[in-house]
Amino acid sequence: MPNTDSPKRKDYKDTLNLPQTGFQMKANLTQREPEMLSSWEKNRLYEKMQDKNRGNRHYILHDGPPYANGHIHIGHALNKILKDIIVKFKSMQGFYSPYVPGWDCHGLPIELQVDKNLGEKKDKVDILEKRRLCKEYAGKFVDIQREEFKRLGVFGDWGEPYLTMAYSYEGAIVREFSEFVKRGYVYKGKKPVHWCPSCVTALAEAEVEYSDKESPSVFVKFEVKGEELNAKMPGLAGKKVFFIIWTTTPWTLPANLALAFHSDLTYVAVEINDGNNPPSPPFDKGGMGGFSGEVYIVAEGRLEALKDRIGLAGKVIAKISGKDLEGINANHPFIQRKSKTVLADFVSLEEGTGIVHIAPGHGEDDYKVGLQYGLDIYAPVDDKGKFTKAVPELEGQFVFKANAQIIEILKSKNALIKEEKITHSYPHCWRCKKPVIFRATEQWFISVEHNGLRKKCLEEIDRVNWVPKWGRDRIYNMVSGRPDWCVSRQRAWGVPITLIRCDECGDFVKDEPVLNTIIKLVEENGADIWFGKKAEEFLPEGYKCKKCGSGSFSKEMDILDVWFDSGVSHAAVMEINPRLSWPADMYLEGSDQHRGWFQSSLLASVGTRGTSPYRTVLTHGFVVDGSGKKMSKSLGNVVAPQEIIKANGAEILRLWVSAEDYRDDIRISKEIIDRLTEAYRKIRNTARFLLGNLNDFDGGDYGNDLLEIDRWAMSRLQQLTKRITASYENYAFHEVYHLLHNFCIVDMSSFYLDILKDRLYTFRSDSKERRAAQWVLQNILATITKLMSPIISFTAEEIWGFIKGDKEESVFLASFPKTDEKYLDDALEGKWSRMITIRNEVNKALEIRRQNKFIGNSLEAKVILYLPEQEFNLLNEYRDFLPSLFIVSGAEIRQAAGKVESAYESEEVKGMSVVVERAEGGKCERCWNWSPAVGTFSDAPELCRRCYTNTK
RNA sequence: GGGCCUAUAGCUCAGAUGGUUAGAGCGCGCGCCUGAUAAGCGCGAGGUCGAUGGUUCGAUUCCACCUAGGCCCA
Repeated sequence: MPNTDSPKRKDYKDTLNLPQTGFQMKANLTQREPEMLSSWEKNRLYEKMQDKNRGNRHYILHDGPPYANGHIHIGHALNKILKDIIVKFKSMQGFYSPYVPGWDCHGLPIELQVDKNLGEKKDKVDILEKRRLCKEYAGKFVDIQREEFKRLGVFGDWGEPYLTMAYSYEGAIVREFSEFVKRGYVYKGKKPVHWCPSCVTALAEAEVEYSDKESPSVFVKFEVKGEELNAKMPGLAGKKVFFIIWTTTPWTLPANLALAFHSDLTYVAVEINDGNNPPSPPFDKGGMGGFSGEVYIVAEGRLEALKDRIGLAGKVIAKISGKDLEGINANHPFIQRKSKTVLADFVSLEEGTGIVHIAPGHGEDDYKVGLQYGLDIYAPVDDKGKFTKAVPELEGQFVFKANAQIIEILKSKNALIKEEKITHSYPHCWRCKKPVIFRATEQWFISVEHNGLRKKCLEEIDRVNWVPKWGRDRIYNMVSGRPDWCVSRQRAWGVPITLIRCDECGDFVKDEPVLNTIIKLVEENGADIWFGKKAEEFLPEGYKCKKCGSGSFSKEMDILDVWFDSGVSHAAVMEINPRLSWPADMYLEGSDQHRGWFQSSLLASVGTRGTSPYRTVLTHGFVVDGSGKKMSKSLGNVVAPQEIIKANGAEILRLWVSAEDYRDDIRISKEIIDRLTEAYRKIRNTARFLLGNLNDFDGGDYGNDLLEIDRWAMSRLQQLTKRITASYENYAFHEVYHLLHNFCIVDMSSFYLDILKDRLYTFRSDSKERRAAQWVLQNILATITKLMSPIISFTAEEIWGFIKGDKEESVFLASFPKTDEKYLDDALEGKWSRMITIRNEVNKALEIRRQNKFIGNSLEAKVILYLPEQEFNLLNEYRDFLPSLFIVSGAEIRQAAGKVESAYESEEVKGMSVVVERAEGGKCERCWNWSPAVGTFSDAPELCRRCYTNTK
């Protein structure tokens, strides 16, 4: 045996063609990524990608604007990376696919933050100054987020994004709103909002905080004529019948216009008959069943609870289904007015009587029911929370104080069954900490019924491609049931509702020339101009109201809902920006946007253009923690993208985005990131091995010199290309990830490349066989680099830089690979798949002998395969190749004929068995194969015949 | 409470118009190699397919209900 320590050994190593590359095994992403980013920027790569495809078919992915407040979180990263993957893929396919990112800049959260920063001064600064501060604040976060997005490797027009606070954009908002006005969609109506009577202002949900409050809790009788009910509930004629309701806001009773029932509940009429204890008026405060002889209607399911609560006791004399109670008139307990009976889904058996008092001007549910039944949105309460003259007996009283008097009135009318106090969670104003009320105020609306808008939207929804499919059902149901769009906000930071009102008759100026003048002024000067000029300055000299002839006007001072801002981006950006076109091929946002941007954009576009602004809408789920729980500060399970970038690099984040099936919620955890980091290394190392073995490739075309295994590899590569392309096209990026990863591991690393090492290392460097292998490797490398580039862009570009020969300056300027049908060979793959099965069985046999210490390296072995006819015939074609296939020094095949002594019997291949022996001869010091020829060459006794020839 | 959705090995994903021992890769365990070396190769162990009912000769796959979770409403 040759001495392994002899200097000869080293000499022979030098005669091998071992891999060599400057492409580092260690990715060092956190350092390399920023370098790559600046090199891309310096070389104007994004611009070159646009230039390359200009004039080609467009593929426009229109960016939904994130809110310009705070740093980006993991959900932003997910969203932007998904978009980037699509844009890069489409660009490499030759589509002209510019990506213009945007930001949503107006709105309450920014204004609140600015108020907070102003502290005491917030009520003193004038509106223009506050708007300036808001603009500055939003601008700051646009810059911060822009850098954070760029850091993810997302390509786009970062230097020219769209901002909803830009003059041109603000002008577009006004133009689009005016368009709605011109087309008659816009009306002024009433809607209840949170209102602070102390601060005299409307509050947004974000400005309301909940804390405990003590309120009266009253059970109230609404009389209904027995005759009204007799047809449905026989036996009630001639009796005194009442619906019983429960409320904790007696002050809303003057605004009661209806009583709501649930259509699926059963209601009972209870005749109070404990004549022994007739609770005599005046009212018994301790709680009582009621007045003997009277009949009370409540939900059957509340009967037991009400027995305890108000001592309701008596005989059930009739039953009725809630749905049959619709459309009856009850009497208001103390106002000369009818209260209609209606049906509503929110009625429940959790509290009260199963009958709900409805005041459409004082509650959200009440309001919706009111709209549905055409009730007045009635709220006889002023800005300061005092009753107006519409309720003469309470005029001027503050609502919470009026509770007591209302209770007295109820008592005096015999309309009260029970009164007590309860403590419950109630909304309070975050500024003054006092309880707020719900009060209908004048608001601007866009009608969804006008011009058949809702119907058209529903039709458009069916023309859009929703990915995943269920997105269609989700938005369809929402649009079907949504109320008119309330577009006004009583705030400072936003685009004003640029309408001018006649002081005399209250009519609004809708003259097109006037509207157009305003649009132009805003386009040129921004929305601030509305606040800096008087109403008259927007009107022609001597303008008179078209309706009443008055010459005195005021500006509307509400601002527009920010959803209107972003909803018109199709007009403000896609239509106007010369880089883009309309409609968009894709909108891509989280699933919450079915209610948000997808819907506001649809309404905004269908209302004025008649069609949807998008062809395909793709939604992704939300990022949750490793156990599927949502992230929250209180749970402490928030994962910040910045931290992953710092620890692992943006590339790992990108790989994570691709690996997860975003149609569901997507999880992130340390383990998930660890697994992906491993996967990343595998892909990287595969590329590194390919690069190392291509180090001396001459770039020639050796396509005609391929061995069969090389053709197999080429076929697998086409298969991979085909499948990955299909997966990208179906937006199934997790399939791309799995296909790529599996290809690297299964087809390449553990099979093809492992087998190829012998040829690459030991053959003459310029031999046809070795060059053929290199030619295949070159193909594989270039192809997989392009295939991976939309996802792991940094690494793909880094690999690209090491690839030799004629090539584009960036992988992103290369074309996405196309399947080369010439190399697709299903028959060949089928054959090789059977050979791989046999190889796996040989591996099992070798492993047994390895565990016994009979062999170590498989080259120490010779295998003898006993095979059934089919397998024998198959392998017989490859006799000389078998040692390479199994990576052993010798392989024989024989026809199976019964049991073979001391052989491994395959379960997988029936009738196959394998005998493992020591290889014959000695170990060649150069190629490590064992051969009887070793020792036969006097001038090189350490070598086998092949190495002897190859080194001559 | 309502609308939409999800639930397959520790992790990420496949899968079956309902039909033999439910797959892959990673991770894990055991080993080999030391010429992809903070790499590479081999073998192995891991799953009552969320729970319960129903339809069926047969369900993880279809239906119902439940549980857990997510988004949007209330």
